[in-house]
Amino acid sequence: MSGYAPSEAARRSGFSLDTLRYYEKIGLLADVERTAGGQRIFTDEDLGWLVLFRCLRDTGMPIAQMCRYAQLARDGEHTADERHELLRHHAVRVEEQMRLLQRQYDHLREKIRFYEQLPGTTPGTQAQRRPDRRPDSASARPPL
Amino acid sequence: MSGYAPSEAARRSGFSLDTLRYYEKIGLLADVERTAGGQRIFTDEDLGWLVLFRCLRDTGMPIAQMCRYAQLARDGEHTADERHELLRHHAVRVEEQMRLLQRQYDHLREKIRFYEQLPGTTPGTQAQRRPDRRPDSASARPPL
DNA sequence: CTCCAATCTGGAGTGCGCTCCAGGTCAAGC
DNA sequence: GCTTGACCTGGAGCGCACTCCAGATTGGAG
Repeated sequence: MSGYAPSEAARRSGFSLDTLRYYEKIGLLADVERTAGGQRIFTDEDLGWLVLFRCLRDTGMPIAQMCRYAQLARDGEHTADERHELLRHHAVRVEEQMRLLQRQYDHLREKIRFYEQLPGTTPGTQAQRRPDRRPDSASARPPL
Repeated sequence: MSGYAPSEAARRSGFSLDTLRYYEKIGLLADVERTAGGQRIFTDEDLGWLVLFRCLRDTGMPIAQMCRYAQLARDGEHTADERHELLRHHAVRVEEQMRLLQRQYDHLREKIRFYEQLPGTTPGTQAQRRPDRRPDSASARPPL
């Protein structure tokens, strides 16, 4: 139901066992339950946090900032505004990141197009191979 | 015209002086010209490479792979196929990266919406503040 | 009860991509 | 010629986010 062994939590969250322990050690994940013998038991709530952490990590939030968010959440409902602000600020960064990625992706495709339009060697034997400038005309002077 | 001092190359490429030196040291940038006294002179061609490196770095290509690409380009025109393949493969990674980023961005917006729909404290004095579960209902159980 | 895979701890180590430093050299302006 | 700011080198150091390790413990299956 709502108690997962470390290996199960790792499987479900996609984080490694070591990373789960690490997240607890630095206080990102707090108050993880234990058996009498000291072994961790992850709840659905913990899993919920891990899903959030995955979202934030995948979008490039530094761990220190996630810690801050988690601490605020633990501090109670009166920090909702600050948490909201933190997420909104992060979203702006992510939007910039997406725009940059798209721009550079377009750039990359442009370069790939250059290779495609080239008289490739792939289709059978090749004609005359003209001696090229040293570093590669494709890279030194990209088309456009 | 086509000879830039290190500081100028740094300014134009957006890389730091140290990074330019580092890129040369590891062989990413090769055959950079020098004055009689040993100071670097970057050409337009070098700048072209730097623009490419920026594109590849921004899209997450590891430096080792960029080195490989640069070496292939230096090896001559007969490596065009391999370079093409390398870029195409990288583009696939980038597409995955973009999809993931979009997915997690949507997730993030979802979470922000949660805060927006909340009876915020911002608009003037707040009504009853019901005691919340410890970790924050917004994070522990995200809406959706 | 026995076994063994899973888990525990504290702390050291890793990989990446720079970044900084000391101690010297170069070169353009006055 | 002198000053001064930009530049040089080799090498050490850094920040991040893990990842690995040794040696001990736990706990479910048979």
